[in-house]
Amino acid sequence: MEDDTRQRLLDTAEALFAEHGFAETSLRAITTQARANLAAVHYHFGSKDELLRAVFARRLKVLNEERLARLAALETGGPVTVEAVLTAFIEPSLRLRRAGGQGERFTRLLGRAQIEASAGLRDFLRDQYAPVLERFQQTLGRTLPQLQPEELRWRLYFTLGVLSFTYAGARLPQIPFAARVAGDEEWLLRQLIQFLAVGLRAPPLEERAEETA
Amino acid sequence: MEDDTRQRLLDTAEALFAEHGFAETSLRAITTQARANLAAVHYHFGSKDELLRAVFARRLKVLNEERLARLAALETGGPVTVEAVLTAFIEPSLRLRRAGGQGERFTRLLGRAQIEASAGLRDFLRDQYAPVLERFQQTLGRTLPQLQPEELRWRLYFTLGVLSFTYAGARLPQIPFAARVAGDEEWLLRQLIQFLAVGLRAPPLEERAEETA
DNA sequence: TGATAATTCAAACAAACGTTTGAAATAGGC
DNA sequence: GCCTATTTCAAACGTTTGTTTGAATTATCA
Repeated sequence: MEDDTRQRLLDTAEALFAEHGFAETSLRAITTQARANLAAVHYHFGSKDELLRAVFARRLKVLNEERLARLAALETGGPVTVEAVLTAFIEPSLRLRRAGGQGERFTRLLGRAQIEASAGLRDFLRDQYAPVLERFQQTLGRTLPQLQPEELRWRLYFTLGVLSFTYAGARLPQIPFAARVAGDEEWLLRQLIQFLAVGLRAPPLEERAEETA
Repeated sequence: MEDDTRQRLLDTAEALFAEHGFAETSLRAITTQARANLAAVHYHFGSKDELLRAVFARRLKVLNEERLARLAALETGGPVTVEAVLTAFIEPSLRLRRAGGQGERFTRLLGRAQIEASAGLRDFLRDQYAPVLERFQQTLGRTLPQLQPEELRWRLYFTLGVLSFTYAGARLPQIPFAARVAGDEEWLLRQLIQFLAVGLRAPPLEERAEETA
């Protein structure tokens, strides 16, 4: 039992933030469930905001490093397909879900954050995401040279929308979400790739390509 | 100036909820900006939760009715294309943005709600959305008979993910969102349709591997 | 105009919030 | 063993929250 309290606080905060949102989760709820004292949050992290940032930092660092590593490995080989780039981006995060309860909770939180993040957290997430997105955009631009940069950016935007929505686990009447996805990430990954790859590869709208058939 | 206070409260709540989220917006912030008394919310609506539901109900009713009307009009004609179905679903909401400030704020709130809605609001939204989604799913299923129902449901799920993300106006480093989209809904609509239609039409995946326990 | 209903208002409520404090308990090095 | 630094703890802090109250004001209509 050395630094155990810190880890328990991170795990519990991750779970509760993902489930109920940041503002709706009180420090008392976190410390109670983590079997820690209320003041422990301020002792170990300084404030509620910094606790949230710590939750993100802990996982985003390894997640984005793995994404960049996969992309780099990809580019040492021959020509790069859209599917391969998508897989390099998606699979590391999807594997977090497969890994079990804690990782899945984080992906839920991550999906939520893309939409409901406050101004302060947004800057933090932007700093974490910017280099990764930029690299993927470069690589995709080379694979899809027929797209204007702005058009490519928007399709990348739609792609992240699908991922955020799916990770957040947004409930829709038609889809018994948890039942379907739990334990079947392989199938979900293939569905995601199939849907997104053809979207990214769709003929450009802008008036530059009239010879495509 | 009879029912004016009620309308001002709805408008202001819509704007603030969309901008900062439900929990982060206090009734005092709403009533101050709406130039109303704090108790006016409880007089006109009963509680903060019911105020939020009233904000949704006011617009969702006409929005979903228009969607269903367009879909019905579509089916009186000949064979239905994926693009036409998507347009019937998207354009009514996108026109809300074009209509001006208030409508655009609502679409932001709507996009947010799909992800961060609490259990109570989720039931409310499900009741509002269920019949519409079911109808669109039926029509799309007839247009895309090669898809298994489950596969179609998931592609519809991805589609709503793109829309929610875009409506919420999720900020990404690469995209100066407000600058591009404001006043250019026509272009955004075409980009959305282009991206989503090919995704929905993508060839189905082969039979998936056996279940995992 | 006068009675009645609808609406607004200032003030207060208890509860929950994030944060701070200072003392008690524990751990590690010598 | 003692000394020191780290960690935990109960208690309280001042705000802010949604909600309630009862009187004052305004509108409605015979």
